[in-house]
Amino acid sequence: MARSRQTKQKAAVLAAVRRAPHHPDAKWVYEEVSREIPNISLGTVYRVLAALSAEGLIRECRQADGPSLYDANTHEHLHIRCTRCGRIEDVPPVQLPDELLEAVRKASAFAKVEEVRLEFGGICPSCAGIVQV
Amino acid sequence: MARSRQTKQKAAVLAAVRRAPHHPDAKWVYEEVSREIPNISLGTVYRVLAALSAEGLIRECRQADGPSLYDANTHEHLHIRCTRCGRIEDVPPVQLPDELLEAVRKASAFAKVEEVRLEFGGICPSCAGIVQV
DNA sequence: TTCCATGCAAACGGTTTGCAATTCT
DNA sequence: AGAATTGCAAACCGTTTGCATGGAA
Repeated sequence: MARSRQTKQKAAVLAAVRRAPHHPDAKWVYEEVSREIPNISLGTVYRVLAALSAEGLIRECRQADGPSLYDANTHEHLHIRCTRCGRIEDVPPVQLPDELLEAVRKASAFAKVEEVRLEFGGICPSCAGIVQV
Repeated sequence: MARSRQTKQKAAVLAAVRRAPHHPDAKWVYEEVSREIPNISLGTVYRVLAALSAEGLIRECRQADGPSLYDANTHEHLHIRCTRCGRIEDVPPVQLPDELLEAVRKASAFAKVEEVRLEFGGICPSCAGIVQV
């Protein structure tokens, strides 16, 4: 059933995501890993990131605008996104009241609400400090 | 200060979005309007959709995967998305408890939580009826 | 007559993929 | 040996843009 192999690319990508100062995108990871493995390709970075996500070692945060960001924090948590620079920061999970979900289920024709996607937005400290509106 | 002009393309695009059975994407609108205005271009559809959004006549729902969907419902509301077919349906807005937002603000370094992005997922009735897991 | 809107096609950004060569196991 | 993984480059998809033409005001 085709075991996944251990390669230096995979190790380097995982290490890069883990040491990233913020949730990095594929390009950042690529540039970072390139210093170690100069001829690694972007395609490989994407494939490895997908593999690591599938194995549950990292999480992919797909964004409506801009590239996917990768998150080495595998604990349950939510995200707050800077509306200026797009940076994403972790926040602890919150529990939505059950009656709220029940209201949504009733209002829709859907039999069950299986997913709740909750994300926050604001201005991150560094954007707030540097730019004025 | 450069008024926006009235064109048949604009009228046709707005009408198409309004009569769409589900929140349509640009391609659907393009195909629909093409029956009326055979030589309309996809680029124009995108430009008109953007203009209508800016004027507040429709809303654009950017999606992390898949194309933007356009929504003729300008009342405040939320969305539930079918995890199978990607269709989006409207649900009434819900109010998150203030103390929940306050908790998020405190947990993050952000000074203010300005946006709350809340979206639900499930299996839509027609997918539920046709496919079994 | 002005200048915004259109059609066309090329470019874009992020991501995926086909293929032959490589490298784990 | 054999299969998974890599590097490379081309393709992909949704969307945007530059430019010359057309049409609303």
